[in-house]
Amino acid sequence: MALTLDPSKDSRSTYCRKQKSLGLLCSNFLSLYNREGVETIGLDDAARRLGVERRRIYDIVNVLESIGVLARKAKNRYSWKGFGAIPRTLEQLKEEGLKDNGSGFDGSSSVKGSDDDDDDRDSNLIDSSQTDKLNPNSGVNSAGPFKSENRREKSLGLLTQNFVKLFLCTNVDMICLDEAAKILLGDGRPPAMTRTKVRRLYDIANVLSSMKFIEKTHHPETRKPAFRWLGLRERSEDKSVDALCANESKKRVFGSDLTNSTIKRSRVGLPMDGISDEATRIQLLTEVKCENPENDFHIPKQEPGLTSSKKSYHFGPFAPPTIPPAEVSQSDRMKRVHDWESLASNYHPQYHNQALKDLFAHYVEAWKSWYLEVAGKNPIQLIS
DNA sequence: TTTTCCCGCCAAAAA
DNA sequence: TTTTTGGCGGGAAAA
Repeated sequence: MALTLDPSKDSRSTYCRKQKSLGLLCSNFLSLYNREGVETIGLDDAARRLGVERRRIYDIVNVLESIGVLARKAKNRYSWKGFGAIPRTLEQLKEEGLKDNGSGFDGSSSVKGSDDDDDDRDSNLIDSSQTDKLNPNSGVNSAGPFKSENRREKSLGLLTQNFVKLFLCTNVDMICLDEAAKILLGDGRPPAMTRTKVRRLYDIANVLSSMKFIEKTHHPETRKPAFRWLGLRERSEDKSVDALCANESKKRVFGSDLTNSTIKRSRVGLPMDGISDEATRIQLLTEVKCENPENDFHIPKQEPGLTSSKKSYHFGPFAPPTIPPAEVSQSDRMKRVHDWESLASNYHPQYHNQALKDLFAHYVEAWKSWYLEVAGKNPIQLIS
């Protein structure tokens, strides 16, 4: 069946970088697990469902953890803390950032976050006590002048926290990654090092953007691309997702929703990759176990002391709270074709058969974009 | 061209 | 040892 959906160029499955982006993956991850009841998340499972390699999961999981959304439980296992944990984490980061500000931002605070009271038995917590710099010399002593800092100090998670602190603890609310990298690193660092750091910051920025914590813009004067802090959003009404997420790439290829399609960078898709996709999608929402009754969009209970009055926070465009209650039967095949973004604006909480309604809405959207592509590139008027 | 940033090698940390 | 984590930077897509 032909039906290739390529924008230009010849046929074959087109490799589209955007479909493999960390940001999209993050959105998918969130929409997959941000539903009532999710309690633990298995990395293998997540990777399989999202159709990506495990390495990618580590990337987003690490930044999510640094924000407080997740917490490592054990090997291969994370527990879902929910968005309600974010405000607290941010407060914590802010405090910490202000405290040891000193001269230079350099990160070396080691928030570790987690913490929190509660639970858990075990009590082990990886943690690496503070600097273990004073180790017992030991054999080879190797010669590294200053051996790079510990591995942990270069972790994505820590970088994320420091990056966020940059916004929380200073008055700048817009910086370009290049600049951020320089601040977060020491002073004169070899350009190569900065480049690497910038790469990492891009990764982080992508996931934070997908959650709408930051937004990409351009510096007023300079044309330089930069990121602006948006922080927690407040919604006066609970109209759920709305205009706020109307921008972004409006187009999403039909059928490539929850699973980041599996197509190698510049190679033509293998003949057998059809399976993986399909198989994965079907089981997309299956595991999700429930038990923890409280983790939703609203901040559970807040400590008096936080600024601003919160009614109901709104986090990003992912996971429209529209997902029909847990059943998983034949309607799950419909879920996979949700167009999360356009769905938001079409949502009217009136019908029982929401899924059906959404499905229709999605098809209409999909048809429009297909038509657009086949019939030539003309701006289409959304006749709605 | 420059900016973005995905991919996956391979080493450190765990089991 | 094997397996899990996750720095890291090449180099290609996107702007």
